[in-house]
Amino acid sequence: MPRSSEDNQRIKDERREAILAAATRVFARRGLASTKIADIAHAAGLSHGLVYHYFESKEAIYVEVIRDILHGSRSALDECVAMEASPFERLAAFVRGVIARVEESPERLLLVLQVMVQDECSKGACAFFDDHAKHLYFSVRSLIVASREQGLIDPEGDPDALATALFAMIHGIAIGMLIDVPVPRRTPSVELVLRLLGPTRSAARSLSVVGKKVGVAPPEPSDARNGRRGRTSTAPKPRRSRRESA
Amino acid sequence: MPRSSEDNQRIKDERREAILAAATRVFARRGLASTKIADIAHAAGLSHGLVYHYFESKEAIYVEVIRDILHGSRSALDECVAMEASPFERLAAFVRGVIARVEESPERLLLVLQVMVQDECSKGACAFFDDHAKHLYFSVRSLIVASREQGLIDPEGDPDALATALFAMIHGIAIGMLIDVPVPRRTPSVELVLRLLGPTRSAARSLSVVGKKVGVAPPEPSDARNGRRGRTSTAPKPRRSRRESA
DNA sequence: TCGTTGATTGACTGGCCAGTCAATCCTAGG
DNA sequence: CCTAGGATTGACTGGCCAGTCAATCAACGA
Repeated sequence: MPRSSEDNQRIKDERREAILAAATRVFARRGLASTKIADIAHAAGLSHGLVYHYFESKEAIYVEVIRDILHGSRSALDECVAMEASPFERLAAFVRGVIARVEESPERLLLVLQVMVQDECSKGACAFFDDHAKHLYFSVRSLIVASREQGLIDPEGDPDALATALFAMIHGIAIGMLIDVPVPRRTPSVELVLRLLGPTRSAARSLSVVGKKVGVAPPEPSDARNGRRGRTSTAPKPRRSRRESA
Repeated sequence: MPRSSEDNQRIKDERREAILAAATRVFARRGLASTKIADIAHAAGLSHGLVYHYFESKEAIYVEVIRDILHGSRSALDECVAMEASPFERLAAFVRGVIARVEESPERLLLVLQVMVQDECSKGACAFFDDHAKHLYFSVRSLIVASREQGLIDPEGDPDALATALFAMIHGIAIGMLIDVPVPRRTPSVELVLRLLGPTRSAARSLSVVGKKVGVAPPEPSDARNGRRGRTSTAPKPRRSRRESA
């Protein structure tokens, strides 16, 4: 066979990545329907015909993009949940991580929101979508419950209302980042977001102490107060992490 | 001329309204591009050809829908701003009103968000869009500043960060309402949303006292603590309120 | 140098959909 | 009952775009 054959593969992978990255940007802004294959091809720097050398169809790209995003965010969440720290601190780490990732590329979350809002989940995507959403929701919810049990946050708040509010806030932040209107924007800080939960003074203070970055969880496992946390869902195959998708 | 001629006009108006209402629902879910005229026609209960009897084009419907939504929300905001109450209470009234309207029809806000996210503001819509966004933003911001000056909220918070956070929260709530995933959802209460601003205990308490509904401002003017409050913005023309759009 | 084989291009096709329009259906007024 | 004129329909057209494919390019091994 011609071509160096093994870095041939590498080139092919890079092309795929480039197409997926370009597609993420374009899909997030324009949605599936009004994104033309030619737009993606142009953004990725190749001719539209070539796109079909790498992907089955426009929908296939869409699904793969979404799947990568979901996989990435699930990993990040799981990392936070497994941290050695109080539930409130773990929540904080989660929020901090999400905001960091959203700042890096708000398109990813926006794309997910778009899919969630459409009535007909784009075919295949649907299958793992609900599953992912439940995992995310219940992980956060149980951190909230645990925080409350340990007196780290306002004992009055309903966990579902708090979780809903927290996600709403995060989603809103992502949208705000992509909105282009001539008003001063300042991305809300983690502390501000966590005000929603009504943290006690000491819990709030603890934030400045614990790991500043997602994923810098202290070394050891098994945390005494680590309540219910069994992943309810099918395992995500440990696919290579597309781009910086985590 | 045949037809009773004057309720002929009424029928025509009703049809228009019906089309606009149907279009709002469909556009919000699917976006401009993947909404077919036939979808709107079907949702409004008429044939697709007839839609063109009432509107120039699909884009014309889109623009009119958006304009009505913006007009409605501006009126509602201006009502709150003009209330006789402390700035914090007026903010609360605004938030309460928005949540009420979003609960009634989340599609409206979602549609606005969609437009804001798209790079190319849909032609004509663009003209009044930025203007509206600025009006909304700066009205809320000045209520925040006034609240701070009067010691009703945390004096530390940056007004831009707080305003950004408040809008993010509201946007997120609207999205949450349209998302259909199998997790328990509880719409966050006004009090929860306002936690973001860090209200003083007394300010928070004042919420249960003042007008529960947007626009039911207490009768009389001039309130001792009613500091600076000049409306910064252009007057809203009192156009007929398309549907329940306010 | 040539042959092989995958990468790449862009003209082309088929289907879908916005928008048109001739034909038909009402309803009121005469 | 008849007529006028707007309301309504749906077959039709033109354009756009997803997806195909024959032709060309390029690089490696022999």
